[in-house]
Amino acid sequence: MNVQSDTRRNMDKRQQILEATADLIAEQGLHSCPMAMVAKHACCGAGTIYRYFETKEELVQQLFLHLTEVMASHCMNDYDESAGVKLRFYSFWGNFYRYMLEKPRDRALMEQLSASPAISELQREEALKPMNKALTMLLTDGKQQQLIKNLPDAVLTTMTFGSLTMMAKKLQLSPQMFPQAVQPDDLLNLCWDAIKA
Amino acid sequence: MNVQSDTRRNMDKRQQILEATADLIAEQGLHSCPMAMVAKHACCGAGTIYRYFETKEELVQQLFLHLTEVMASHCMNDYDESAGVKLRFYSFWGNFYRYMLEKPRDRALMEQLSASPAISELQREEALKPMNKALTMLLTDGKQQQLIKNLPDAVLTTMTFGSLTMMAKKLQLSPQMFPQAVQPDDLLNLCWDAIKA
DNA sequence: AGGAACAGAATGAACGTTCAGTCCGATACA
DNA sequence: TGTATCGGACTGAACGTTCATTCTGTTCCT
Repeated sequence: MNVQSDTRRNMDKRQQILEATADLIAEQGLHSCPMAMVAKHACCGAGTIYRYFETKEELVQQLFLHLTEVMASHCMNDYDESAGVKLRFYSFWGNFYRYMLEKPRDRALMEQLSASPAISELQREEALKPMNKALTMLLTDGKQQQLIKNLPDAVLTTMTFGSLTMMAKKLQLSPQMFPQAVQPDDLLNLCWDAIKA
Repeated sequence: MNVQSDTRRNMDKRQQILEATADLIAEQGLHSCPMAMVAKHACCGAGTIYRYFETKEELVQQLFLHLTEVMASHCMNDYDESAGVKLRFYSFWGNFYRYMLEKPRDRALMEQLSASPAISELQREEALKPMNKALTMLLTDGKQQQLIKNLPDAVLTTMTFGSLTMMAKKLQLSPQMFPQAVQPDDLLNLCWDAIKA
């Protein structure tokens, strides 16, 4: 058997372990996710996990990396770098918000991992760099065309990210707070009004 | 000795335990805060904690209640219910944001407890009701005067809360992301532009 | 057969909680 | 006043549990 299919086979089991960990952490948090239960959900023995990850900490870090990659790819779905500033803004953050809404597990997981000391702030920054690259171009264009407030990129991005993340969280955890349906476009308008010049 | 001073004596030690727990959770998270270390920081024996709190879970819940009370009182500092809509908005959220900035421990603590399964979503909602009451009045007035977008209160509040919270977090954890000073008023303007009609 | 992948019992560390004992101020009694 | 007794706040070693990790025997593939 060649190297590639060995890798693939390994990936499958590795992926199962990552998925199991993701489910458990998203549901109850890191501390309610013992390795024995990860093994059970991944349909393998506890020892097998250690063939793919050196420690639980590394498992969690790899999971975080995987998660940010998936998130970034969702955000960039159908993203047209040559489109207008406003359109790009709506596309990127619309993708982001829809992803958070449609994958409650990933949203909860992101929340748990964002507050976990198993992942350093440096790792978090590194993981988000790809996303930030697209955003930087978008914001630079916007400022040049005087469509967007002249504030640091990090401020504009952080505030938008924070508001949409919090909205998705509340919608999932306390839906009764929102008796009327909430239109995603209303939220994007709100974010755009916030940053527009 | 009368009842009141007995209560006070108890409060002091109880308070010490709450403070110690707050420090430890804010620094490293719930799971790095063993009762033995809480006891050490509170200068008491491990058993003593159980004279004031039935379980660790109850200790954490009481801490959360205490924290939300402190936060609410900061937000309502010098708050003039009869002032104009915009002024009230800036006053409330300015208070909130300054509190988050000036008390990094409380901000980190709020983040940890907001992601902890030790506290139910119901408890979280209950704790924030006092704050929401003032905000509801403010937003109702604003909508009547057509100063504020006609969206559900929960949406307007959640988005503002989310963006300011995330900003305070990033400023504390990744200050190098913000080489230039960030003016609180810029952030409040951004939030106001978001929700204004 | 031989070796890699695997499962799950075994191990030891860390934790929340308990409890037998200590300490100390208050009270009763002389 | 001086002494004995009490009660409850307090302590920290000990207990049982849970967990991450390791170890050992088994299975599967070539």
